[in-house]
Amino acid sequence: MEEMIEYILQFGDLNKQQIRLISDKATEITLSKDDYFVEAGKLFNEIVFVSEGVLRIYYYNKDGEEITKYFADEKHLFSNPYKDEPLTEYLQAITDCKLIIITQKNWEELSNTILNWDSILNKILQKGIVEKMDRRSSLVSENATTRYLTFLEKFPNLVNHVPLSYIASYLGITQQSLSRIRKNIS
Amino acid sequence: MEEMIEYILQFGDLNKQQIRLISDKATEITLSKDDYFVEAGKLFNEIVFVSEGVLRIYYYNKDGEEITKYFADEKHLFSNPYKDEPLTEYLQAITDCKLIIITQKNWEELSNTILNWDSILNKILQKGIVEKMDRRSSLVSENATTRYLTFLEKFPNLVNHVPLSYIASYLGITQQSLSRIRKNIS
DNA sequence: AACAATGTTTACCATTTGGTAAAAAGCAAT
DNA sequence: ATTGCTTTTTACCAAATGGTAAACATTGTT
Repeated sequence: MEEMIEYILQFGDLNKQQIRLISDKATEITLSKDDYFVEAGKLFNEIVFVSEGVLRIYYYNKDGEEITKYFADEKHLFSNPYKDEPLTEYLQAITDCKLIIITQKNWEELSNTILNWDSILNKILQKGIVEKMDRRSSLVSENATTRYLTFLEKFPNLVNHVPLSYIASYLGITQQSLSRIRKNIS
Repeated sequence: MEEMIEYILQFGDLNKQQIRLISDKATEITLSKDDYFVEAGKLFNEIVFVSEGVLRIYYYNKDGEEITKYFADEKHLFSNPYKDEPLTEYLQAITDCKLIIITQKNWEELSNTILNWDSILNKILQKGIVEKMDRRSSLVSENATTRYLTFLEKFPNLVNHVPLSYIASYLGITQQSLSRIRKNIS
């Protein structure tokens, strides 16, 4: 929980009382490897802070292949901009995870009580989403080897913990190609 | 101006007085084809509504190539999440454009006067950025022909107005490849 | 009309990536 | 240790894309 508060404080000031309130409104849950946090078709309107572990967000393309859209690793806060539409993606723990959750309802209470809560949260979410976009952008204009090297820089702790196929689909290549690339690099 | 108001009203209610206030705080500017709206290195902290025409947002990669990151076409409202950092991208009109601008200062005044202005704006910007991300995501996992067809669907009116090279770099391929793809399609 | 400048297409071959299949390696359970 | 299951690597060839250069088309200027 402290980690989340610390993370939030980077984006705006909060006094002790406010911090306490946020802690009260947040719940900690654990997920085992391969558990789903939310599945496609369900609503997802919580705020999630990844305290430990890594989630992946993936969907199925028209050929039925799993496409990993991105990874949410530790110290990462995110939510769903389309709170009232069913998800089209799966959020799955790919390692054991500790998540801190603030429900929509509690979120609204915080919003009414803490003056700049909305502003802080918007900064965080906007930043997160822009980072994801930038990362995704760079995936389009580079070749697969460069993309993999960039991935390694961004997620140095992931490569040994997640299946090759997740990374391959994230990079937009087959796992055979990724295996070949790995070989050429070393 | 009416177009912008109409667009904003999709995301929240405003009374006549509020609409009038927004109109007062917004300025209309025109750009000729190939003019720059903002260049890399400058600050960009306005809110922009593309009333007529198309902008492209591009940057230079490590090989000095222009990479078109996305296109902002008509009826599109956007801003810069990193208001206090110099831009790394160029925003260029690729057709004659009419833009409606709200400066940072005026934006803050609106924020103080119109209660749900922040909330409305956040909805719009969040939605815009998520759309861009989704579009970009699909660019990673599909082959170049599919990507081009998707581009045609998303921007049907662009294809005849912008250089091939812009589209090619947006799709992450060379212009020769795009030319070949065009030939194969027809 | 002639010219230059720019944008687009084509051609050639090299390189990268995909698709299929098999082999090898890793892992869990017994 | 053996078995069965999953993941990763390799190999082979096909297909897609890149790189270079030239031809062709378009546009604007004089």
